[in-house]
Amino acid sequence: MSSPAETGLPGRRRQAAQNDQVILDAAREVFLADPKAPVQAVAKRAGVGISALYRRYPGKEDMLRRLCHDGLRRYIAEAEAALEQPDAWAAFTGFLDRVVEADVHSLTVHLAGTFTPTPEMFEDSQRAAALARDLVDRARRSGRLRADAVVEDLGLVLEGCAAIRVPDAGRTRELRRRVLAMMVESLGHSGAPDLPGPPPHGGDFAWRWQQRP
Amino acid sequence: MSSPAETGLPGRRRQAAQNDQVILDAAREVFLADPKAPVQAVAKRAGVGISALYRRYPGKEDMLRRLCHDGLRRYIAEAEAALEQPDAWAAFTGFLDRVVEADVHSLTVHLAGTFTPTPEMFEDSQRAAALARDLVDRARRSGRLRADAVVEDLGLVLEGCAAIRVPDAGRTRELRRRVLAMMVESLGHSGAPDLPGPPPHGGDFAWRWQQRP
DNA sequence: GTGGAACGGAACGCTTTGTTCCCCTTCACA
DNA sequence: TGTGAAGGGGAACAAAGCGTTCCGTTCCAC
Repeated sequence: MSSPAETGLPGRRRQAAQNDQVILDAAREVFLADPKAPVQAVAKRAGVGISALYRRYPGKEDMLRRLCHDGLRRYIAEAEAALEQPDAWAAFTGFLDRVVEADVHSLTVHLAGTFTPTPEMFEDSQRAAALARDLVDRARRSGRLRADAVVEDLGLVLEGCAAIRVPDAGRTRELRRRVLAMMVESLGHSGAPDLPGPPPHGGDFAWRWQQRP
Repeated sequence: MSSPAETGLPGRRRQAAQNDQVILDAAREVFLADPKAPVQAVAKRAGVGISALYRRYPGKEDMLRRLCHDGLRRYIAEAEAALEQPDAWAAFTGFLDRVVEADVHSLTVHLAGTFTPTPEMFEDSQRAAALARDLVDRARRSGRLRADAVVEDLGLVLEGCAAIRVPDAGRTRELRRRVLAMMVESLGHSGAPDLPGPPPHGGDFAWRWQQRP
């Protein structure tokens, strides 16, 4: 994480490298709380001037893109790590735990649409979807996941968890864990009557990755 | 619903009375989709000019107040109706169904904070909380609600459902029903292990009703 | 001592938005 | 049929918010 900041760069350079991380963290916090937040807010949160931001990113949109792509990569990494685990159900729930914990969903989804995505991001989003499918398929084959659950239910669960937000970050995490536990319990309730309505399908969420007018 | 618009008012007055409702509906739809939407958007959605809005409300804030208060009253009405029902569990789940269906939570909660609430609204919000407590207490005493659920879990459930939103309104309803079914299933799973973390308490959500800086 | 990288923050111009205002249409009533 | 007022459309206005630029300053490597 902090590898570039730790290199033995001398004085001024070193400070700048540290600022890279400080600014990135501040941007994540600010845009997580409000995707439409002004650039000023990021600078204030990071404790730097606006110049420090514009020295690193050509514009606001690039900052958002970077943040969103980072989140997407994190999602992919967590999914890949989960697929290593032999226990399919533990992999499934553990993946959800970590994604919710890291608040990745807000980053990738609520920020998407506020900028034009790069082709690479589009590819990554498809890769993420494929990995999620694997996770769900494995969990279903293990018999622990209820039969009428579909991949896109992941989107519903993550969306529901991301919606929980109170001023205190720690409390937010706790409450989200509680909500996630409810949903996972239901998802693992294999003997239960079918969930209502037509299950979600990919098209229900595709609009997020399209540019808004 | 349309009682004021149906009175035998003559020509012009009758049209105006109908517009009252059209504008209110448009405002609800628009501000539900985006609480920060401009007044213009409401006028366009209603198919009227801006004058038609400002003839009825002194300003934007009054419009939002009206909408929010309407939602709060709807919440109270649904809770009171549910308490009439003898079956405590059916009352509880039916209440959730109807509140989610009507998207009352977005109205009362996401709009709160964008204006200074009236004393009457504050009283109503307390009354709403008391009714919700009754509903939950009754459901718990009936033995159908899991023991470790608290009143404030209602807030989590409603928040999670309100977060589900896709462009098509009908589809949104279906997906919300699905998410609600998951959460209710877990809430009714009285034999399950305890939900994680300290349960939510009133203070976690009180900030919504305070003015933002 | 000096050149330049890093930076802070005021200033600028553009967009958005709430509100006002002028003028037109419609209709009850004389 | 003439008329006055209510209802309404939408351009115009002023204020606020925002992304971006730019200029002066600080600090370090050499």
